[in-house]
Amino acid sequence: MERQILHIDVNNAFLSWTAIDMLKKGYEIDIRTIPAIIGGDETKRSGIVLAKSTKAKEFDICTGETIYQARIKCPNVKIFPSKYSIYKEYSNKLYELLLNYTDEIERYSIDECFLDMTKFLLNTTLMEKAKEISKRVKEELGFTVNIGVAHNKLLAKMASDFTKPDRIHTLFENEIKDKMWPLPVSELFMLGRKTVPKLNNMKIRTIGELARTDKNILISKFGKHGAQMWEYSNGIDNSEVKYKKEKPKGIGNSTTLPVDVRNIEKLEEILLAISEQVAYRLRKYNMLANVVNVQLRSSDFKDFSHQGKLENSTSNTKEIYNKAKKLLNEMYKIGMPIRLIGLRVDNLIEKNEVQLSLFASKDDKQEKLDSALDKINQKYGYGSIKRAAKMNVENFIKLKET
DNA sequence: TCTGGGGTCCTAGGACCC
DNA sequence: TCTGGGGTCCTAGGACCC
Repeated sequence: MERQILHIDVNNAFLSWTAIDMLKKGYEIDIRTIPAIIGGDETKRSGIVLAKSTKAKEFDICTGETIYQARIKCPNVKIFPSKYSIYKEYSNKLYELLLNYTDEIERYSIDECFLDMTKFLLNTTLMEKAKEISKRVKEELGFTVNIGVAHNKLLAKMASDFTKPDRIHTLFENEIKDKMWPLPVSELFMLGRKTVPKLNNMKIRTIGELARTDKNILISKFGKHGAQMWEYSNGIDNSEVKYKKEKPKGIGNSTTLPVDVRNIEKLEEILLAISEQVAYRLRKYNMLANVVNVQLRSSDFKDFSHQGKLENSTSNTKEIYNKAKKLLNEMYKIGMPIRLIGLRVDNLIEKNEVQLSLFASKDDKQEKLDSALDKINQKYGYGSIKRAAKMNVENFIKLKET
């Protein structure tokens, strides 16, 4: 049976949601109507464009580039900080509205959903449902979406990306040739900045040219990825809409430091703060981790990572930190200027999968300490401990400079 | 490049075992 | 030792997504 899939993509999500929030709070200008961006903090060396208004796009400002670049392209561009809690709130409102149409919704990201409408169409068409959703989101929530209408996820996602904003596009099998094949290969989902030049070198420039390339040649050059890109270029995708909430496979946090750090004691201090944050998140999921991974980025933007297995799965801050500290010391070469440090845990299992006997012998001091720290986090807000440690580092740096 | 932070999945090579 | 072949597990690094 043919599946009926919608892909919903919020137009300029972070910027639109910020605009609505500001209007609500009495701000007079709708920042969607002026050249505006949502950006990181340049003083913290995270000054990149996270979202742009349509007007900012007219100046050729792109997501991901530096705010510095954006300002060169448009000197009067207005810059607003990013506020995740607001995005989460609007994302949830959208999800609640969409639940009126199907309960098979995959939240692909904070601003994108896939809907499997196969069982929920009754006497109407997929297109009519798309129109109704678009209208209701605009009227009830105050922002616009693009909707892709198709028979699989890949084609729905490609369709929602066509022209923006506030548009509905179909991409059925018989439309692939006209609507998708003329596009440059860079537009195909999962073809990024490394693969596109390789394809161009093979004289493959459009999605159509990719679709007509021998699949086996692509497999010999790109392995599994080659098979996937061939299938995608031909509109083939059998993946399911994953509407059941999935447990995370790994949890990590990382931070770009306000200045390069060359002092391992300082790195350890930050790592402890990050360990606390990651372990806290792990405990909130009621999960345990078996693998710890430390990531470093040097000032010249080279990434390094070391990982190691723990003897027993844990969510204990100190156990995770001790392992992380070992990995850091293995990896860090004296004098290396570090720009970013991160920690992630992998091989997660649910806590109740572990036999109780494993806990019985355990010293519960650490668990008590963790739960005390969790309370601090709950009271003063998520990440408060990490912020304290980072402030410590900033003060340290100031002291050094004077 | 004045270049974030959170993820998932894949691959190549080494260790180890039979 | 002039050392096979297949399988599994592990690690480091990379590609891609939003």
